[in-house]
Amino acid sequence: MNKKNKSLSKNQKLVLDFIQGNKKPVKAYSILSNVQKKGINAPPQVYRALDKLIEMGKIHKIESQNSFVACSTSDCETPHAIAFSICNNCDEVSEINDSKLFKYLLDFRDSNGVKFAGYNLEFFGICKSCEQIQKV
Amino acid sequence: MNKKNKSLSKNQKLVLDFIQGNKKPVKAYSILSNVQKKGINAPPQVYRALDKLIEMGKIHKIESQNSFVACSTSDCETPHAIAFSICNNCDEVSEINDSKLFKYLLDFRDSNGVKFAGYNLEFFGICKSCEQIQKV
DNA sequence: AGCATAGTGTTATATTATAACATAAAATAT
DNA sequence: ATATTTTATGTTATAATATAACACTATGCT
Ligand SMILES: [Zn+2]
Ligand SMILES: [Zn+2]
Ligand SMILES: [Zn+2]
Ligand SMILES: [Zn+2]
Repeated sequence: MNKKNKSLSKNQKLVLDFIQGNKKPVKAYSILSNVQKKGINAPPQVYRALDKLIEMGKIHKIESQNSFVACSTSDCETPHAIAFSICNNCDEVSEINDSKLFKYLLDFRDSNGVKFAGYNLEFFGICKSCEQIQKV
Repeated sequence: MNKKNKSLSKNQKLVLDFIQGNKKPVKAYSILSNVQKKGINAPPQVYRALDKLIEMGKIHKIESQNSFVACSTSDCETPHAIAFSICNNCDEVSEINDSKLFKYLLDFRDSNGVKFAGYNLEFFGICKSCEQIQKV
């Protein structure tokens, strides 16, 4: 069976549900405190679920924020080749889905000619709605 | 005076010296323990110096590793538009200096037409020397 | 049934980073 | 040259993020 279709364990479901219920990325300990009523008690249970969900491409980690966000393209084909835009004003994060960009980066070779297996790209700027507000 | 040429404070010099003395990225608490004989006592002193050095473009933070590395192009013009290659085998990190890539990314616009002020890009793969070793 | 793999629950602890406050040094302006 | 502002320092305590280690349970496979 395809890794993508593997069914989720109880803790994995709980954690994924919470992450998917949030528009913005969430922190591990925020996840923990929100799933405690549902039977998850301690950090390792959350971090284990996070690790697996990342492997499956269901969620991504925003490295610059130590936070976690649901994959917006259902399950990323390549969980280690991802790009985000991050608003410096409101911390909103959105996943960039641009095949031209993906191809450019996956084809990129460094000065030694090394081609990479994956990448993590985080763009920073002001999101459209924050821009609007500032103009007013 | 240009921000780039601002002279460094005592703690900033100590921290920068240590980072520049290492080929691989170093962790904040490793910096701390190595500069303690030289008069820095506590984490905030290290983190403050790190913050300033990042602002100045003298060092960069490797977000996926919570580690810090000296800028390899002396002082980055744009400390918030940086790219690295990271070896999944030996954790070696090297700064990518590719003007075509930089231009591509700084000119990139998302699906809303938003152009970004900066980015952080981390490529993952196997470095050339690790590749060699595996072949033998 | 027997075995291997993956998931759980738990305690303790390691690692990374910041808050808060008092003081000192430096740069800038009058 | 001195008052003012800005930047840096030193210190203690604590917050926030993440993992080690170990005992146990559930699931899937042969
Ligand atoms: Zn995705
Ligand atoms: Zn915004
Ligand atoms: Zn640089
Ligand atoms: Zn390597």
